[in-house]
Amino acid sequence: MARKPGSRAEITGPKLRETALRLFARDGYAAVSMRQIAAEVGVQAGALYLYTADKQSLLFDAMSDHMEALLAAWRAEAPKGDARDRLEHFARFHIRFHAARADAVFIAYMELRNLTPENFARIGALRSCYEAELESILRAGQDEGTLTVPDTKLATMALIAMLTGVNTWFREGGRLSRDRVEDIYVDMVLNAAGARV
Amino acid sequence: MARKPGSRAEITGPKLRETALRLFARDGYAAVSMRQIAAEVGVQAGALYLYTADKQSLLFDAMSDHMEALLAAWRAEAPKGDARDRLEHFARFHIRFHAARADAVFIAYMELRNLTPENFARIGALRSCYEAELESILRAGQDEGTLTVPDTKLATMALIAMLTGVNTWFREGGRLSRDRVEDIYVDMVLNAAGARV
DNA sequence: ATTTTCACTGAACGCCCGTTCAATTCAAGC
DNA sequence: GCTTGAATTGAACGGGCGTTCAGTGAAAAT
Repeated sequence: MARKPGSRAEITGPKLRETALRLFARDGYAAVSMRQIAAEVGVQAGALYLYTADKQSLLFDAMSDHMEALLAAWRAEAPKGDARDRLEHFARFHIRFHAARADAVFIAYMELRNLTPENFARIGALRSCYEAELESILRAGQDEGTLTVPDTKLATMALIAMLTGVNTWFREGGRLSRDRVEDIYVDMVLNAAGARV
Repeated sequence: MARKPGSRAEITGPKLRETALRLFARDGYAAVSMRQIAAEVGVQAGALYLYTADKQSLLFDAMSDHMEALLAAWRAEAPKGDARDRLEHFARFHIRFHAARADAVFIAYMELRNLTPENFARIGALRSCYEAELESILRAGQDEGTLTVPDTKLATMALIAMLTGVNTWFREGGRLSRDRVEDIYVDMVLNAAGARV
């Protein structure tokens, strides 16, 4: 993958981040060396440091960008209506968004351990924001009487775990289309949250 | 943690496996060196190879033992009755068993990547056996009419993800007792599986 | 045509890795 | 007290790690 002599490699920050994301997702942060990333980009290892402070930043930026994008995308959809509808909307959004970014999702869940304590706290804060979005729907549903959950905090964790779990087995082109998977999960989510039929 | 001069360290296979399990869970397989494990056991690195073939075996044995114990424990409980009761039993068993072995569970979910392909397939087979236990309950419930799930395969994945998610946040001595958490999750699981009220 | 700029190389730094094995140490059997 | 044999050490092997930086060479500016 060495670049042709006589031409610049023209590596860029974005390309480096994409490559690192892909390799981290495939082999794990600890198992991927800066030399491997560099080879994949078509450059020597030392050149990477023109585009990133260090290896840790590659991981943190990937996770941070993903979580920020997740929050921004959800807020942009800004669902209206009663809590039952908003919950359905959330479930469909979550499955759709996560299915489209399997690599980033995988990293965001598996590589938390490899963040420095400070970076870990930052990612944790972003995740809490996202969870708070779901919890506010459940609380609203409780108040309205459209949803009945035994404990909004636990229901939040339970539903997110259930929805995120889709990423461990869903593959485009499998037995069920993504739309069909959405429908099935919406059904289970609404039932779990005690939506009135 | 060096052993006292003049006395044998008396390390044993079980003690080594326990230490490796603890360190792998805390820091990750890739981040733990054989020298660290040896130091924790109170021995030089070379001595570990009297008790394990290699580092990979420490990981595989930990995961394999955990999955075998999980299957054996579930089969020993051998619940009778209708599918609704068996599903409740399964949910309580899953939460209880997993809460008691947080380290092993964490490894079994996070370190699959670090298994050789052959070992990965073996662990995958054990996991499939466990999932099949839940799926057979859901199918029975569907046949009996005591449960209503849109798709037994997806419901299996969804419920296991939901139940296993408990391990990411549950800590003994927190806001809710384990029994209370069990009750709440049973409620959500039964609702998600369309149990008749 | 010359100078300047700067992306990039390639070698080096110090360190840690999993694993092996000859040498040593020590408890037990005689 | 001596021999035996197993448990353990400690050094070594070959290799890879993240990161730094003086030097290089091609493009851009003059």
